[in-house]
Amino acid sequence: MAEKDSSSDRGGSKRSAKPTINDVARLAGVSKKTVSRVINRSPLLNEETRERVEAVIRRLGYVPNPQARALALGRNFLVGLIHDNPNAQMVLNVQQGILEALQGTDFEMVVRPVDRNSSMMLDDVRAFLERQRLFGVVLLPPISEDDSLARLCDEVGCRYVRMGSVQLDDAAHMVASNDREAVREAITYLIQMGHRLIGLIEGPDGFRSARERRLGFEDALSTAGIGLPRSLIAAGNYTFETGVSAANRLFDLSPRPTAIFASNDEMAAGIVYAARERGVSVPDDLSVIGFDDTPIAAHIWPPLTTVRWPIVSMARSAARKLVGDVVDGEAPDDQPSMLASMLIRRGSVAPPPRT
Amino acid sequence: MAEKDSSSDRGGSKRSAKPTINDVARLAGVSKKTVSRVINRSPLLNEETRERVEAVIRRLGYVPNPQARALALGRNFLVGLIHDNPNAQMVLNVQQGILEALQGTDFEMVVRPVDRNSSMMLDDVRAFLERQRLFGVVLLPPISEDDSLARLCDEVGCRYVRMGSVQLDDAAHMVASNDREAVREAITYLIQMGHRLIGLIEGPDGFRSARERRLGFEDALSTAGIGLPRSLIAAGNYTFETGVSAANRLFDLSPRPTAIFASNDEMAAGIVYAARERGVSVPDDLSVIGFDDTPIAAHIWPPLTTVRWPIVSMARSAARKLVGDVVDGEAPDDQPSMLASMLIRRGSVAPPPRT
DNA sequence: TTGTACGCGTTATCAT
DNA sequence: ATGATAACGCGTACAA
Repeated sequence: MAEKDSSSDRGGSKRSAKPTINDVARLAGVSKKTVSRVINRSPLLNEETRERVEAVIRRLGYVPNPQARALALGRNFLVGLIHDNPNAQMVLNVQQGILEALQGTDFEMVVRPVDRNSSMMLDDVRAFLERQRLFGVVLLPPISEDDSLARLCDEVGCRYVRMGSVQLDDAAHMVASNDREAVREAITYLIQMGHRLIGLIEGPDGFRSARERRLGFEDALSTAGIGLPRSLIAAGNYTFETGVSAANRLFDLSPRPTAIFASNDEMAAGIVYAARERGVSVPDDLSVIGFDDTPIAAHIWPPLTTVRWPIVSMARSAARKLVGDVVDGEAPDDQPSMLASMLIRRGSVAPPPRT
Repeated sequence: MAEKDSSSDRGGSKRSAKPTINDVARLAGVSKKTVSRVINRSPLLNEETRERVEAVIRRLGYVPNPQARALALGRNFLVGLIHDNPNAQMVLNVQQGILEALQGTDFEMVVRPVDRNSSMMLDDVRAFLERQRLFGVVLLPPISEDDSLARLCDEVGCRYVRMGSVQLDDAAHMVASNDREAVREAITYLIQMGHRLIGLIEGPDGFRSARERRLGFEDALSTAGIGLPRSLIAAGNYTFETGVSAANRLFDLSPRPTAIFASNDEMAAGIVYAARERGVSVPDDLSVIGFDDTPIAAHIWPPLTTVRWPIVSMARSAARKLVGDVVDGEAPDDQPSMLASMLIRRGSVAPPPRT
């Protein structure tokens, strides 16, 4: 069925048949190459010729065929998003940022989830990149923290920008946030409210973001001269469920912490949920601070005080670093490589209960 | 800067230089076309030759170049997801479903948001489709409900599958859920619990899903012989905020409804939030049912009783309809066109308060 | 500053 | 059942 079919309409019906570069060249009375130069904004080109060609292009409504360009250039006009299924909202926000950056360009976004626990991960990505010949990729945490992935991109000649919670590459290849500093401020706020017994629900082992946020937490405490018993730190893995169970572990402590910081909002929502189950009132008995400012933060009761992670801006910046120099001649580091987080105060924090 | 660069490594370094169809042909002692036939599973082909060629393909690790195929075929190996920013979780679930279906195939997914309020929407999509020459697209509600969009796909020769809450195309081009029936069951459950004064928060005008869900609501009530005063129906647009304000409007009624059904979970979460603000206890004073079963439903307190919308399965099915016949010879309607929703009972429903 | 001729890797036509 | 040859539309040496 693959041999005789497809008679549909290659050459096209009546007015169909998109104009090609040849049509433009012919009507403009120049050669293909000249048209090509116009398309690719070659600097060495007579202004007059350019305008003439551009006029014809407009008149014909000509647009270069991406498939042909891809073949000739050995590179596609696609920006890839490679991620390992971190939380849903984050992936979506990143997509939004990338799409904003690609808006109005000839680039499209292709999404590629991978499995960081698979031993084939690197091979998969390599096959993907070599086959699709993407223009560039945006790497999301946690896999963005893997240096071998970045090297792989280099090897196969694919541009890349990594996103993360700490600068682990040069400005052209990295967009980071200042998680550590942001968390320090959040915890300092808690301390200023009078809290002394503050619990932490950590992110998963091996996540750089988890580490940075814990460091910020510890910084604030030690700056204030507050000790941090190991028992006040509970493990989590960024899911709602681990937030619930970690919170319950913390609730069993005596004395019980008067405030808990969770390394992300999902877990913070888990704390609030667990508190409800146990009859612990937030914020009267317990203050809670999350991280990310995903929609759920404002949609639960009480609305969560949290650190807003500028993920959309980060992604937008990352994508612009990728395509900026071809769409508007920007250098890859004209775009910021560090976006600041900020504390959003809502209803889940209050002074500690009086004893 | 576009003229003299790119000397990087076209032909490639040492072992680089991916094998092409020519290499395979030469080493197998056949012509390009024969190799091409093997790749495309042409039926008319000597079994012996096929095996010989396949052996060489495996030995070389040859994989056809998608860019070249795209140019020759006039069609890309990309499946598009066209949507108009409905809720975030939904888009993500759809992506997951599509990616599951594309897993292991040569297809990739490209995401394309559009603006249904723009007068340019159709033109934008047309330009996109004509330029990228996608293999096919999945259309999400609400724009999937727009027949002119479907016609457009036909015109430009792009396969499509529409997703929605009601069958508005033939089985090969549609994957639907049974929202109306599902809502009827949910409301019937409420009635069986003893509720008589049941409020509805509607989805936005013009959304087919909103209409179907309202019809299911009305069906259940009229079947039970319960009247539905207009005042018990509040408008919403699927956002948390409209859920809050609609709930407040319903709360002002006297007598106050003992239960409210919201056309999606976001608005249902808004009801719960508003109830908390007003000191109305859920489920003791008020029962709430949502629709979708997005993560927030299980993450707020009390956890929401809701209708689980099988969006991931729907998307998977849609994508399989698109690519099935080329990857495993399935007919487009070997995949189900109707997926059933089901009621998930959690903690937001109880018998009405006794007066 | 512009044009000629050819290559990119695959599929389609039409013969054999 | 298989092969020679011409598209597909664009970019690039290299020449002019």
